[in-house]
Amino acid sequence: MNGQAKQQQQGGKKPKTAITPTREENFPEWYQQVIKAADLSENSPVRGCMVIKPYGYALWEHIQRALDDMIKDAGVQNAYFPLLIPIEFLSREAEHVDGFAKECAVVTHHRLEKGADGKLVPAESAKLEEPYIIRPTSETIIGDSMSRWVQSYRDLPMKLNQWCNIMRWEMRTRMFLRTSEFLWQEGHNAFATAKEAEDDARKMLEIYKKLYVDFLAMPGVDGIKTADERFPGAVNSYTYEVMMQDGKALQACTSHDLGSNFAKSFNIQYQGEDGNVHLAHTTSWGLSTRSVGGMIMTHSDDDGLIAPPRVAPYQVTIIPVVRDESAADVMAYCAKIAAQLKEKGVRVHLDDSDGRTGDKMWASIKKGVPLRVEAGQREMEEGQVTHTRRDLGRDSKTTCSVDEFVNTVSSILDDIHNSLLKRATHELNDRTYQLPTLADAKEFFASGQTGFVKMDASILDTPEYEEIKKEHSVSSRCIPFADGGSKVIIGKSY
RNA sequence: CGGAGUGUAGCGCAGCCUGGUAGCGCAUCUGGUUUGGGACCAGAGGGUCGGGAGUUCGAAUCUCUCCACUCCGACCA
Repeated sequence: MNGQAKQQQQGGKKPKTAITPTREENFPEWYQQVIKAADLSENSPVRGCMVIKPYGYALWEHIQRALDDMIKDAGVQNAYFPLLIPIEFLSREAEHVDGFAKECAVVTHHRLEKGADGKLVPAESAKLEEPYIIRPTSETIIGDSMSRWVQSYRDLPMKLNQWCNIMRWEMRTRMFLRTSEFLWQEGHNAFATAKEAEDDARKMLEIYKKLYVDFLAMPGVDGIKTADERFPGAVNSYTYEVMMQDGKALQACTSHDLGSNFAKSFNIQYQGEDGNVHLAHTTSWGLSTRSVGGMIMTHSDDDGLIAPPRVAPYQVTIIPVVRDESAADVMAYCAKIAAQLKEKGVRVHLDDSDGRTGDKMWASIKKGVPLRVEAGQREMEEGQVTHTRRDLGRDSKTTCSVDEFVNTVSSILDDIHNSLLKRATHELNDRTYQLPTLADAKEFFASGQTGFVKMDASILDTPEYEEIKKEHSVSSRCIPFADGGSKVIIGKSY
């Protein structure tokens, strides 16, 4: 805890901002505090694993719903595969095993017994002949199924997706951004030709980009991963890189063209129209609960979370401002407004808890509810509401009639979405630096600046670049599509 | 796995140096006064002081050891 926060605790005085420390003072600590203040998640007794609390899970559910719709529109079907994968499966693809073996949790026994000290220990007699790994990703086990499901060219394309949890034993974890266990969807598509697979990998990235822009209001850079950042076993990895408010990059999702690598390892073959047997070509693509962390670090401020309206658990919170003599009437007035908003398809939360008005306001601020509505006796007498935008703060406080509010609320929510996107886009552009030489890049990173450094892609093979990478712990984020493959973005990342 | 730090009430901390059986703020509960941007007064409940071992008449405090977490590195699709 920093000095200011300590002072706050001891003095009992409320600081100017709801979150201490501020972003400026200590960004990683600010991030943790935003999550806590918004009641999104907390650490668990299990190393590196978090508990996602109801409000945080609701955010994820809205992301899921939006993405699931888009995935299904792309002709993909949902299915489910086992959590445990035979070790042997992982080893079939050489690069894949190198990439994941060092972070696998392994299941070795199927029974516990009481040891000498009375503690439960795995029973030696129940040791598995062939251990299982807890899936770090499911290319292998889905590939195994596909090898049986794909026989003829008529079986292709085969497009499967699963929503599940996976586990990667990470050295260092951060809530949402990198946890040992996380939730995601992983899509696995199989095609007859290499061209179709490549097109598909790009198409799925487009869908992710659409989710980020249209629902999470998060701008980013889409492009190809350089060879050193590629998924183990992929021919090409595509990514959407977003920028956090501290200038660091976050790989927001990935989509991989696996070529025929996994088809070869798992025997995914089909008999073509030509009568010959051919290898299939597969893709895989995933988006995880990391998106929630990215959303927090993109939009939130020193008063806490700012939830983009289209994924916000509540889009509007109504806070009744009650006095004893009018409490019942005001509450009924608020309930009626809530019902009208609900009818318009707005996710509305009427805070009828018996807390204090000020506390309720701050709670809605810290939880990032896009629109806060206050209604008390004053409004009730005039048939009005007072509403305030979370992204603009108290300066945006407006009083209007209930009818007007109910009829314009969805466009206000759209405005909030657009202005969040605009603000983040400015930030992204302002902190993207075109630097001509590696000497410039070296100076940039040495000075402690952060952001996206865009350079000619030809620097990638130089020893000077390797040196900068090592010295300043930066990496290539992607080769942006926008520049036709001629540029590369490098920077620090989460 | 290296460096630094922290484990004491739900949360945040003090107490440890100089051993004597646990305290403060917030939160919670009760009563009252309040109420349009984080209320106030009075009272109450809540703890195997991270685990284990040792020293001692006596350990939150000293010693050893293990564990966990956080931050910075390394690592990371």
